[in-house]
Formats: sequence, structure tokens, C-alpha cells
Amino acid sequence: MTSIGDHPADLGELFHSAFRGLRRTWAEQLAPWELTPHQWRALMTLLRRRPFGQPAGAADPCTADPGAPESVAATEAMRLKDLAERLRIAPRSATEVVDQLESKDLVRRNPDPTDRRATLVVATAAGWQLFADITAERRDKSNEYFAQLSEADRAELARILGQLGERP
Amino acid sequence: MTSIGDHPADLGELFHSAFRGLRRTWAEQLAPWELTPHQWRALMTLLRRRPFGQPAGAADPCTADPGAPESVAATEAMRLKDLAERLRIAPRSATEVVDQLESKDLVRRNPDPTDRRATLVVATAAGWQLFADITAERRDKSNEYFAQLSEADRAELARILGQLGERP
DNA sequence: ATCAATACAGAGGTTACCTCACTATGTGGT
DNA sequence: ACCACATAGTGAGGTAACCTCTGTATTGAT
Repeated sequence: MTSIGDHPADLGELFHSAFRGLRRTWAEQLAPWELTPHQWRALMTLLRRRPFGQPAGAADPCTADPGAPESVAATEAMRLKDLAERLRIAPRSATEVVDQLESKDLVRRNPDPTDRRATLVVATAAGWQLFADITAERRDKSNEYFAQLSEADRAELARILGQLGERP
Repeated sequence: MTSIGDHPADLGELFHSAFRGLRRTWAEQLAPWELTPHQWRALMTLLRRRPFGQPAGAADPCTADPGAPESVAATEAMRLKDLAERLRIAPRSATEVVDQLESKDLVRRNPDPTDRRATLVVATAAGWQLFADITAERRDKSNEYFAQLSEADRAELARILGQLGERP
């Protein structure tokens, strides 16, 4: 089972393997909260304040539940379409994951006052709470998958992966 | 490196993105042969005896697997169970992908003469041919996904991914 | 006023996995 | 020789994470 001899030394294989490890680690970490990695990614994408984001000047009335005291600047209402774009999935797939999050009461769909076709996805208080909890837990235990790597290696990895990107 | 757009600067996100790119690239490359990446991976794993990407040098192909001297004899015939192990999937999942390859006449199931419970998966002539064709095409066009990276970066990536591995 | 484009959701499909239960077979203990 | 138990493969059935194609309500541009 140690399998010393059959290490493939194939980048594709290594990548595949590492990705599966990442997925599994995430799934295990999220299991207590009954979130899939996909759902977590969506919630995170929705809630994560962007360092250089758009100010989104319109003060919308749906600035929901102030469950996060320190991060006031967050503009967490997002159209389904934009969420899909951020997640790099088809709009239809965003519908799906938002359905799941909504059924768990973590987000709500609000009508966009400026465009009646669109729906804005906003996190509920429970959504913010969960986000905070999981983030804290993750930080406490420092059990991020990539914690195995040295700081330098993580930077290297980020640099190289940045070159790779999704669309060649 | 700090780009302007909506870069997540999150290792997990980068990894996810790159992996999806890899998958997509593979799928596109394999589409003319009507193979899924999964099927290709299985066929490759079955057929690849010599280490890929490493210069053959003086390495004897039969030096692998010091723990199981019995398996040295079989060159390309592999038990379903061993294939599963190599692919790091459940045996049941190996059954599935072998079914698919068998229905395409790329592999055959032969009974293991030494153990009537086991079945040996062997590639057909068509399987070998396809493997050769795809490998050649891939080499010709040098359209490996990772060709975007410099030699040094590929080595770096391999080193880092090796640390990461599948199991935490 | 018309007409294409857009935003979302319903219906249904695919890939790549999984577990659990079952059968046929091999292996070790007494 | 016999029985307990492990092992190899597979049928049944399920899940996550996507997809396209279609339909409907709306918007925006001519």
C-alpha cells in the first residue's frame, strides 16, 4: 500500500490526486455543518468582501441582516448571473446552488428593484453566522488543506496556478 | 502578479480553476476519439508500464513494486482491484470504467488463471492503437495543458503537488 | 410598437465518483 | 474434512457538480 515504486511523476496525475485530496478535505471539514464544498464556495463567493471590489454605489434597500459587525463594507447582494460568473459556472447551475442555500435558510432571493427580471441573492443572518463560524473554525484549527505547505511553496503554487488559469 | 480584475487570490479558488481548465482541455483533446478523461486515465494507467516523462535510461520496467513480487510477471494485464488502486477509486468504480472501455473494444476481461475470483483486464489491439495515436497526437501538438508553463515551473509544480498528495 | 436580447427556472442529461449487499471463490484453523 | 472468514467482482441504487435546451417574463434599442 505504500506503493513506492509506482509513483507516476505525471503532472496530470499529481494534479488530479491533489485536487481530490483538497475536495475530500473540504468535504470533511464542512460535514458538521451539512454543507457541500460547492455550497460553501457559493456562500463564500457571495459574502467575501472584495479587496478591490466595485463600490456598488447604489444603496439598495436590501442591505440585509447586519450579522457581521466588523465587515460593514460588504455589499453582499448579488445577481444570480453575477454569482454564476464569479463561480465560473452556468447560470442554471447557480440557480441550483442558490436553491440549496435557500432551502437551508442561508440566503434569500430578493427581487432586484432596478430590473424585474433579475433576482438578488442576499445572505440571511444565519448565512452570515455560518460563514463566520466556519471561517473561525478553519482559522483556529489552521486545517486548511494547503497548510501542509510552507509559506514559500504556497506562494509558488499560487504564482504557477495563476499562469495556468482556467481558459487557455 | 497582483492583477486588477476579479482575481480571488485564494489558493483553493486558483486550484479549482486550474483543475477545471485541465479537465476541459483534456475533454476537448479526447473528444475526437470519444473518450472521456476518466476513460483515458484508466486506459493510460493500464497500458503505461514505463514511467512517463522520465527518461527510460537503464531502468528495467520490471523493477517496480518491491512489495508484491507476484505482480511482476504481468506486463499489461491487471486485476480490476489493482487498477482501482492505481486510479485511487473504489473497485466498483473500476468495474464501471472497464465496462465502458470494454464496450468500446479497447480492453477485454480475461479470467485470472491463478484465481478464479479475479478478472484480468487486458488491452486489445485497438486499445493499444488508440493509446499510441493519442499519445502521438498529444506529443505532436504539444498541447498538454501544462505546456503553458516553463520547464522549471512544471518541476516546481510537481514538487509542490507531491508534497500535497491525496491524503492529509 | 416591435423585436431581439437578457435573467431566471423547468426538464432532463452526463460524468465521476460512492456504499451496501450479494455471489463465487480462496485461505487458514481445528 | 470442515467451517469461518476474507477477497474479487458486480448489481442496485445514490450523490455532487456540473451541463444544454426550452420557456417565460421583462428590458432596451430601433
